[in-house]
Amino acid sequence: MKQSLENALQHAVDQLLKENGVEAEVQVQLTRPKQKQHGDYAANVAMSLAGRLNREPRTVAEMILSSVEWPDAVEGTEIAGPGFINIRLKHASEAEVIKKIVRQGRAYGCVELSEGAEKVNLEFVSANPTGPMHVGHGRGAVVGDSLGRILTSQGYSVHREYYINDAGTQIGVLASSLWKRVEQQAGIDVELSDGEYPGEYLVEVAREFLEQYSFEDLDEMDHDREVWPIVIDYAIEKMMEMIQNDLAALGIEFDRFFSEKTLHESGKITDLIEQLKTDDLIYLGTLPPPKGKEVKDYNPVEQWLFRTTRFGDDVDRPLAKKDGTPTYFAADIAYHVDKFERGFKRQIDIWGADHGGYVTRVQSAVKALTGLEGQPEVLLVQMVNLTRGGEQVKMSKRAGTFVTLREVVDEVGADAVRFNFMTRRVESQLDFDLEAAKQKSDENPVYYVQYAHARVCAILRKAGEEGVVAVEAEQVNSSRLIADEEKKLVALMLSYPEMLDKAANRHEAYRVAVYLMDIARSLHGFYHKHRVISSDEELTQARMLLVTAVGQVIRNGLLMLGVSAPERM
RNA sequence: GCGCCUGUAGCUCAGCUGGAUAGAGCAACGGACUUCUAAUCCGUAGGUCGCAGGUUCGAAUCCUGCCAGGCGCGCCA
Repeated sequence: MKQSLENALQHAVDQLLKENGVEAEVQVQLTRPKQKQHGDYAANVAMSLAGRLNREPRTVAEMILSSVEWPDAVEGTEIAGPGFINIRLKHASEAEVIKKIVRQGRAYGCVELSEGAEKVNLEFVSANPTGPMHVGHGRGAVVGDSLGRILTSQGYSVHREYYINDAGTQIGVLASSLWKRVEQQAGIDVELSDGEYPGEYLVEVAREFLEQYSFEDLDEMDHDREVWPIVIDYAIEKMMEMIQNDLAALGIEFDRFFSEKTLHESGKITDLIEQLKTDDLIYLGTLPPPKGKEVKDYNPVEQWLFRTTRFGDDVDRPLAKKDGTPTYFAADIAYHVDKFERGFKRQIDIWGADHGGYVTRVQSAVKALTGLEGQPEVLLVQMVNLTRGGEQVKMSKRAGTFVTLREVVDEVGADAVRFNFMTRRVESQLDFDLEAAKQKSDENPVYYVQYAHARVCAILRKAGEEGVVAVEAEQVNSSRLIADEEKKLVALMLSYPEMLDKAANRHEAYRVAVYLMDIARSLHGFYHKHRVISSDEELTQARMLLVTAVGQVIRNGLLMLGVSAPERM
């Protein structure tokens, strides 16, 4: 509908421009006015054209309107305010959408996956396999998963990936932490050193480890060459198992877990560095001391530096550490190039805000190596502030007062966690209150929306009990739906596909949550003002179809967020 | 010092590729359950859109400067 109106207007505008010898292309864009007295759609072209045509905006509007050939659904138009063109539609034609929604069901709002669908690589979570995930990871996980669902619904071919940082120093720390826990259980008196992982979870893992391996056997083996690899592999496997379980508790799955270690082992990183040398993209140099903080032990060291400054970065970045092993950055470049080689020209990475300083560097490197501009597209998810009844939940890894994501999910439920994490833009920090998330009240948007869905189901159940049989959707006279609350619902349902499209293109998954709160509110308002089941059979049928459609849209939206849609509450 | 994010009602936030009278929820106050679910609804009240300039027919929205908070700034990931 919106499209056909835009086309009609565009045609008239093009003509007007041609007649007046204006070369420029002006794009017509319709918006839905906030005020209903401003019609169903509004266009501001006349005002933006006024300057070029050197005439009053309202005059321009008249000129445009005189030559538009509107589709049948248009009831009338008017020029209002400073020069808006307001379009009013015949209501019947709008309300017809409820038939389409019921007919399409789950597919309403979705774009079909076509053969040539654009491949998108969506990387998210990628939490280090050194311990349980915290709530911050959870937010990234939920945002990523929902964005994946939304992109898929809009016709993208989405590949979900988790990058396992299973190489590097922190893995060594993990392994030594685990080994000490093993030794402790074998009766040896050792203490964890500073910086090692003190969490209880490793005690449990150590216990399981000793069920599988005999400490005496291991003690006789060469520690560095034989035991160490066993401990490392075991630790990583167990950590990933735990992480995957925690993700599963939120209903999140991946297509692939990509191991950083394989990049090292396959020689991809050394190949990459050789390649960069021949391309003269790296050089031996020294970095200036870091800014902004006192560094006492700064020693300038000559190392391989990537010329990221050529591609927009502030300083060149090291690819190898002092001991010659590749930096995390080097591996990450290889990873992103690997994605590119696997055919992903479009990559989305979801990172915590604390990695913000890393974005330009990776994009610069990717640009240098693949020519892709602005890839990967990075979403920085801001921190989560965990509170309980308004009180800050103090967390310290060292003191062991660390609240894990799993604990939160177990306490408040996956639906509440997911929905609440989706109610804010990723740029804004999120306060998450454990008490509020458990409350079954207005404070908790998830129940508000789910209740609207359950309410629709209750109405339809009741109709069944009273022997009201829904007729074929096509037989329903939707033009009976003329109350303000009904028009509002119709308008919202009509905008659902537009909203999803926007959410996908701008990577703004929270829009779905905001939309759902909006349509739930309208449903509740409608419910209190009007009765669906009445003695007016024709109206009863129309309203039953209306609420059926609302229920469908709510279900579809909740599905995008991975939140359940209960039929009873 | 530099970079990124944020600043809108008492609180938490929408609105930000410029549009008409800046919207919700919570909290406050007043109402609505013999009715299809009150986990709900209706009403009242609440605003220098951080501050100051600029751009223009029009700025919460774009630009510049400043203020405040968060995150980050060596071969950690």
